[in-house]
Amino acid sequence: MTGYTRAIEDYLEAIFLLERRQRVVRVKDVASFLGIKNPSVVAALKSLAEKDLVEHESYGHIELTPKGRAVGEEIYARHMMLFAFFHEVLGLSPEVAEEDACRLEHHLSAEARGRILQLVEFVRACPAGEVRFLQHFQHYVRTSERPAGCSECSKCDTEPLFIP
Amino acid sequence: MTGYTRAIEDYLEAIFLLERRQRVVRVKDVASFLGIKNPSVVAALKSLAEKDLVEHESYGHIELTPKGRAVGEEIYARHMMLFAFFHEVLGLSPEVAEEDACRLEHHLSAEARGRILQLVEFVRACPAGEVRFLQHFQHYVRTSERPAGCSECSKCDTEPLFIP
DNA sequence: TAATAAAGTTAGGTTTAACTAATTTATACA
DNA sequence: TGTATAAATTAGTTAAACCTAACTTTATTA
Repeated sequence: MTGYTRAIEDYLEAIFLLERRQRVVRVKDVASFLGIKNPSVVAALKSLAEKDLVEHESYGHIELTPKGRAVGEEIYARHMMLFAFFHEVLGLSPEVAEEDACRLEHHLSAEARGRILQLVEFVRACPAGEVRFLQHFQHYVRTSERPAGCSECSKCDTEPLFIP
Repeated sequence: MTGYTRAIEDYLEAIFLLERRQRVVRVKDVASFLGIKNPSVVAALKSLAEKDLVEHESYGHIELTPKGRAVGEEIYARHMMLFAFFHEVLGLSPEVAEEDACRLEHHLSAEARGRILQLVEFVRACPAGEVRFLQHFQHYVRTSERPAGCSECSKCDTEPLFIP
């Protein structure tokens, strides 16, 4: 939660991404990126400029202020983290992972973001334990069956799952 | 995605929950449950009735239609699943898990919901592999350090993480 | 340089979802 | 039974975000 609406976060993320892909950002770029029409972008830019998030002179190009860039970058970082979670941890296709990241990037608490980030980092770091975990989980996703040798497992009561 | 707006999903979930907690559901119950005012609920009920999701006669009680109940139940099921994920798997406090579940229940794709459900089921089923995983993950959450004996791990290239 | 095309803007409208203030209906009890 | 209170409703407002249609500015190029 940045304190801004979902739409504002989307505009700032879009401009942030466009700024690093091309020298200047124009109204039509933002419109086509977000799949909306030019007049909607123009109206939004007016409101974003009043909030000191972008600079935009009529018929000119669009630039993020430092404040706006910070928000855009933050949303994009959330997006990448969620994409990694959906794709690398849950094993969803890049297309689906992308869409879910796009929608969820606006709605997670700081605590949830922190934990998901740790989960991605932990899985990426790849210690002995969770390579096995991911392999077992993937097997379960594919077959709905637990891996061999599981039924005699007796470790279920070793530790409560809740972390205070 | 049920095809309804976030607000509609929230109304139906609220009425669904209230219906099973008390014999009759009234405007004020929905209003206080959702933290909004009576006139907002009255206006919403009109629109919900037009969509054949609730029945409501003036000054009377509120009932879900079968169609509305199906949606309300579906959203509540998503809520419980997400709560389990945030609380039991990620180890977030019940309060934070509740709030995140509340916001996210509207925004996940069917694919993501399916995978998260499988993850919760898999962790609950508790085969040998991921008890260790959860213990290791909790240790990592607490200390930012991988468990002992991890650095000589050589299993990282056993299998790609992406499931087609 | 003048005409045309592309991009941007303005004006005005729609939908969703909330609100307050004022009014009406239902209920409870003196 | 009549009146006070609680609940529900109506009317009117606001704000966010989008839209189309019409117009203006900028850029291209014949």
